[in-house]
Amino acid sequence: MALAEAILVCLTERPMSGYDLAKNFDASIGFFWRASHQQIYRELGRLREKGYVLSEEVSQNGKPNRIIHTLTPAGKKALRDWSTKPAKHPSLKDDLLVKFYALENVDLDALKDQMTIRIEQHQTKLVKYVRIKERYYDGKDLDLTQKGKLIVLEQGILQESQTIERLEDMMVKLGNL
Amino acid sequence: MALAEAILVCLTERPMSGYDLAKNFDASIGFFWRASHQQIYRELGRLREKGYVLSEEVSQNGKPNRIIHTLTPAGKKALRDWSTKPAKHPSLKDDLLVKFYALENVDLDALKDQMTIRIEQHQTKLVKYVRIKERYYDGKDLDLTQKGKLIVLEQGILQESQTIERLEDMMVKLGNL
DNA sequence: GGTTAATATGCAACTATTTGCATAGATACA
DNA sequence: TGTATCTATGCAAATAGTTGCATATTAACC
Repeated sequence: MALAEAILVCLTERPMSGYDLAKNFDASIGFFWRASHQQIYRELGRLREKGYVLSEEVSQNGKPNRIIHTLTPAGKKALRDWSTKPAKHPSLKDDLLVKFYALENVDLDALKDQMTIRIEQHQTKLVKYVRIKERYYDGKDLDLTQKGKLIVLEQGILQESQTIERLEDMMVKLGNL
Repeated sequence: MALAEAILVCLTERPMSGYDLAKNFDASIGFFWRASHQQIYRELGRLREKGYVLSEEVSQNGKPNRIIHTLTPAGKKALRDWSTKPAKHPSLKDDLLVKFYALENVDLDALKDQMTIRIEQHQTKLVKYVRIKERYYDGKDLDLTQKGKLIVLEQGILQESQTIERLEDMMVKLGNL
């Protein structure tokens, strides 16, 4: 499982609370690894038990206490070990494409609506990625870690625009049936 | 869940055994919905209980008996109902991209090897898709269902070649760090 | 003669993910 | 004054997916 590792990767940047991690999983790293806060809190418990993170409670006035998780040397080692193991190919599961496989048994108008929504979702993502690139990476001096993130960000931008093009092409074909 | 629906979609083509379905999930529909035979047999049991498929045992000499599953009218209706419901955006989970997010804590040579393997996997897929297109779709008269499959197949071919290009670009960037 | 692959089905255990619920103070808005 | 949102954590149940095992016959290959 790589949820554990995705969390460790986040913590290489800085110590964080579960809440911070959940927000990260909605933003940066969440672009290719999504996880709910419930999953993250549970996984943090496991990582603590293994000694990969150190968890310390910090009191705040007014707000509930935060528990800040710090990557330990053992955690860093686990991360490097994991990085050498073969990556699984991502499991594709797409409802929308399955629906194309039985066009005669499907509601075509509903399918078109779903395609429109899907295109909009990718456009939203694309805009988000471009903004992040402009704000945090363009014209800056970058260290190794930042360069890695930029590589992924740029591939994400390309991927999203290409996906939008393909989906629009499918829409046209669906309209011409 | 759409495993159930993916099975129903397969059965719109023709009645099949669990074994046939498992093979289909390794080939055509499996390009965007993967499932193991264990999962399929379990799901078939549920579909039978719901009355969405009719299961009949057929004896064969020599080989073990097959159980042929046929889509019922209720199953067909369930499929159409499902088709009108919003499609979820596919959940992205990619180890390989996560590894780029902590380049300083990762084994770079191992990462390059994994990139190479990933590129080869996509090339294999691309070749498979192109062959299927040539063999079963090029220059043929197609009905509505076949046209739907062709649309997905063509988008798959484009997707794979674009993915290969993006991965190769990432490899170059990784080499120039 | 022995090994491997293909055909054909399925249970059981484990791991992962999703969904619903629960708590509780602070702040902002209408 | 009520509603909504943000901060911050987590349990429990249900659903989904993976991995390991189990059985049994045929056919091809070395």
